Amino acid sequence: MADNQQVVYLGFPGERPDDVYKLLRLPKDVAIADHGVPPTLVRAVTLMLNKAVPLPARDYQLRGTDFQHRVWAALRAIPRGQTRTYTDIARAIEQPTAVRAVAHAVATNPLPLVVPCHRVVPAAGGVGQYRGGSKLKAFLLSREGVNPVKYN
DNA sequence: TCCCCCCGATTAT
DNA sequence: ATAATCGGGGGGA
Repeated sequence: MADNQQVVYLGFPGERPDDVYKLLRLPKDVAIADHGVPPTLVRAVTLMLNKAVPLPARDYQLRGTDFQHRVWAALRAIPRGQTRTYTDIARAIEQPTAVRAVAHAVATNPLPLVVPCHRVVPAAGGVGQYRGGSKLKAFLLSREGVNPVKYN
């Protein structure tokens, strides 16, 4: 069981265990261990964060509802360095009026950067909000070469 | 620009 | 079963 562990969640600085339980819908009787993560996984994640090396599919698992999976799949189709609006994503999953629900699904993405939720921006301009802070979202976008994002 | 109301999925009560 | 929430959007004042 130790040789095939998968990443299920990537948090942001300052996040609390409560947040993790909510986002993953974990039963309260499930314990979270902060140790014992295989070094190979740590290395793979580090490579992704620092060098934009994609995390191998076998190294992570997305947990969520059908709707969330559809939204997240649409996010993963966004090429590095590009952005889409929440409306774009809604259209992509063929539920053009579910913009608000899309935003909610994007907001609950358990694997930021693996699933590039930072590439979804408001149609009105700006970077929009981000679990890790708008500032971080702006940084991630600029790191990908996305042009000077306006206000926010 | 600001305000207000709508939107759909999910969670809370 | 109903209310509240949420990383948005569009129209009107």
